[in-house]
Amino acid sequence: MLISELPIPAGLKQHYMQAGIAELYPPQAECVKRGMLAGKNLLVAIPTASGKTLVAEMAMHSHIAAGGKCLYIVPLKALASEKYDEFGNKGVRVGISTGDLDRRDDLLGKNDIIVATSEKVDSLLRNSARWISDITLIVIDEVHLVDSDSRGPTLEVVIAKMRCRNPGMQVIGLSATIGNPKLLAGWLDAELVTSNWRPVDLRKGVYCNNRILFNDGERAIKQVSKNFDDLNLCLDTIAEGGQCLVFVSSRRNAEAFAKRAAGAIKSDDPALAAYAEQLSKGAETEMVRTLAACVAKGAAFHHAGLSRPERSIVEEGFRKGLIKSISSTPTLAAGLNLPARRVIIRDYLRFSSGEGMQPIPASEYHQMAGRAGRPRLDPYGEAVLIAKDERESKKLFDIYIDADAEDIHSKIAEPTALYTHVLSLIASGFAGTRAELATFMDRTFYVHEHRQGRLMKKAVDAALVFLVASELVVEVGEHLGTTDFGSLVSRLYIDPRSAALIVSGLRNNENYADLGVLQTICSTPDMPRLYAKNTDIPALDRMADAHVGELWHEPPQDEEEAEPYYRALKTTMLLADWTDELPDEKICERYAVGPGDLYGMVENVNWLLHATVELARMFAPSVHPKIKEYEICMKNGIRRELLPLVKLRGIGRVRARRLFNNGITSPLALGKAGIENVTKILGRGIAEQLFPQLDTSKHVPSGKIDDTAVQGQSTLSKFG
DNA sequence: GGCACAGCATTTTAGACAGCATGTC
DNA sequence: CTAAAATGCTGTGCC
Repeated sequence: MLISELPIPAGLKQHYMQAGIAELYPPQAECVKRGMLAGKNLLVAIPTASGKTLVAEMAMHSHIAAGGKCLYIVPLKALASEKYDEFGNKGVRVGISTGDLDRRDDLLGKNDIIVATSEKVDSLLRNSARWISDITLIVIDEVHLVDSDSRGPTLEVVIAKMRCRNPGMQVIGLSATIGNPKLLAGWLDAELVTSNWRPVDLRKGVYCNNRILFNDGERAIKQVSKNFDDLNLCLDTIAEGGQCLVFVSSRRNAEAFAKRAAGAIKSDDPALAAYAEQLSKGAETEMVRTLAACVAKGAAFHHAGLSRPERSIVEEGFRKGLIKSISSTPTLAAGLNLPARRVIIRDYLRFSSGEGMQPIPASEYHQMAGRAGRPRLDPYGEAVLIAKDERESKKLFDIYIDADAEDIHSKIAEPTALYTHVLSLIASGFAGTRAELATFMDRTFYVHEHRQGRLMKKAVDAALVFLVASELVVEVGEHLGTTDFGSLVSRLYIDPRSAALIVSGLRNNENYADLGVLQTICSTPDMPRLYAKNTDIPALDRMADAHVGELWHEPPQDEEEAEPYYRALKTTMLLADWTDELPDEKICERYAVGPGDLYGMVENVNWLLHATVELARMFAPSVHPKIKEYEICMKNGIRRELLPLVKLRGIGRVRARRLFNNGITSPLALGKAGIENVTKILGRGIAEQLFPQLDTSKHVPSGKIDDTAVQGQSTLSKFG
C-alpha cells in the first residue's frame, strides 16, 4: 500500500516522502484496511519496531484535519518526550504533559496532539481539565500494561473514564504481542491486527558450547576470552561492525560487564574521551568515575542509578555508534528505543522478594529480543540467550524462543488498588451511588474478562469501607459523596492510605519536627524505600535514639514490621542528610546509591511534601507555615538558615552556603556587601545576575524579592 | 598474642508514575 | 523454593 494513495493530509504525506517512506509495512497496511483511518477502534498487537507509531500518527492527522483533537498515552516520561519530538514539526501543534513537563492546562488544550503519561491523564481528569471532552481520538501506547500489578489499574481506569466521558471517541491500542489479544480487543470494541512481521530479520538463538544455536542453523563464536562467554558474544558482533546490548539482572552485574568489555574493546576515539570528560563534570561518585572510564574505551552500563544527563550521554554515544556495548538492567528494555545488532539476554533469572530467583516472563524476553536489529542500518538482528549445557539450552528454547507471550489479566481487583480510583470516581462525579460505581466498573477490562462483577463488587465495597472509615467518603442513604478531605486527596493524586497516615501524624504529634514529618512521609505507600542492610541496623538504631523527641514512629515490636520501619528510617536519614547540605557525592557514598537514585528520591518526597503542606492547611494550620518552609528546604537541599538566599534566581544550595559562610545571610545583606565582595565569593557572572534582582525589589514592593525578605526574617527569628 | 589467609557462611539483588512553578553547579 | 557474586566470619598455621 502506497503512502500517496492514503486518505491522509497532504502535508503529512510530504513529510513521509521526504523521510523516504513511500510504502506501508504489511501490518500497517492491515491497520488501514481494518478502518483505522475511518474511525474504527483498533488493537494493534505487533512486535516492537514494526511501525506502530506511524499508523497511529496517520490516524491522528486525519482527526486533526477534520477538526478533532488527539490524546496519546504513554507509560514513561522518557517515552513521552520521545513521542513529543517525533510528532512535532509536522504542521500540527503538539503538547506534552507529565509530572515534570507541563504547559498550563488551558494552553495545553490548544494543541492538536497531547502526549501524556497515564497517571497524568488520570490527574487531569480528576482536576477537570476542560479540553478532555474535545478529544476525538485516544491512542494508548503499550496497552498490554493493564497487566501491570502496580500501574495497570490506573491505565485501565483511565481508559474506561475516557470512554465514558467521550462516547464517540475512536480508540487505538498499541500493544506488544500478547497471548490473548482477542480478549483485549473485545474490551476495546476494537478490530484486531496481529502479525509477526518485522522490518529487520530477527534471529533468536541460544549460546552453548562456543556456538549460537538457532532454530535453523548455528554460528561459531571465536573464543577471545577464556572465561567469559558473554564477552566473546559481544566482541564477535563488534568485530563485524555491530553493536551489542547486554541485559543483566543487577546493577552490579551491569557495571562488572562494562568494565570487562571496556578492557577488551579498548577504543581510543577522541569523541569518546569527550563523553567521558562530560560525565566527570557531574557528581564525583565512584559510579560515575567507573562509567566515565568505561565510556572512554567504548563500553557503558545503564541503570536507574544514573542521573538523566548521564543516561543521555550513554544513549547518544551508543546511537552515534561510538559506544559499542551497553550492559543494562531492565531500564533499557522498557524505555527508549535504542536498537543494537545483537542483544544478549544474559541473565534470564531475576530476584524477586519472597519468591527467590524467577525466570523473567516470555513477554519480557520478546521485548528485549525485539531491540535487536536497527532498521535500515543492520542487515539482521540477533537475540542470544546463554546456556551452560545442552539441557539448559533446550529449556531456553522451550520457555522463550518457541514460547508465545503470556496472557494478560486485569489487576484492578487487587485488595488496595481500588482505594484511590473509587475515591476519584466519587470525587469527580463519575459515580454518586454504589449502583453507579457498579455501572462504571462494568466498563473495565476486569468485568469484561470475568463476565461478571461479583468479585469486583467485593473489592469496591472493601475500598468504600476504608474510605468511609478514613473520613474521605460519606454515605448518606443511597448517596455517596466526598468530604473536603476526600476531594483534596483525590486532586493531590496521592494514595488515600498515604493521606490517612500523614493526617494522623499531623494530628497526633503535639511537637512539630521536620524529621517526624519526613519519617511519616517515608512510611507512606507512595514513597519508595531504600533497602536496609543488616549491617545498617545498629547505625539506624543509634540515629533513632539521638532523635527520640523528633521522630513520630517508634520501632515496632512485631518482627514483621521491622523491615519497613528500618527501610523508612534509612530513607528518612538520606533525605535528612540532603537538607543538612551533605554534598551529593557523600550521600551517594554513605547510602550506596547513584546520583539518579538521589534525585529520584528527592523528587518523590517533594511531591509528597507538597501534598503534606496542603493537608496541614486543612488539619494542622498552626504547623502549616513550618512545613511550607521545610518543603523549600527539601527542594533545594538546604538548612533553614539559607531560606532567604535561595529565593534569588541563580542561587541554589552551594552558592547560598558560600554566601552565608561569608556573612551574607539575606538579600538585604547581599545588597549591603556590594557587588565587589559578592564577585569575590561567587564570581563576576553570578554577581552581575544577582544585583539587578535586588534593584527591582525596590521598585516593586510586592515582588518576589520583597516577599522573600519578610519570610526570611520571620524564619530566622523563629528558628534562629 | 597477633596476623595472614583459606575456605565456608551469610548477605544481597530492577524499575519509576504523581504536584507545582520555573531555573542549579 | 530456585542463583551467583561479594562480603563477612571462623579456624588454622605461622611467627
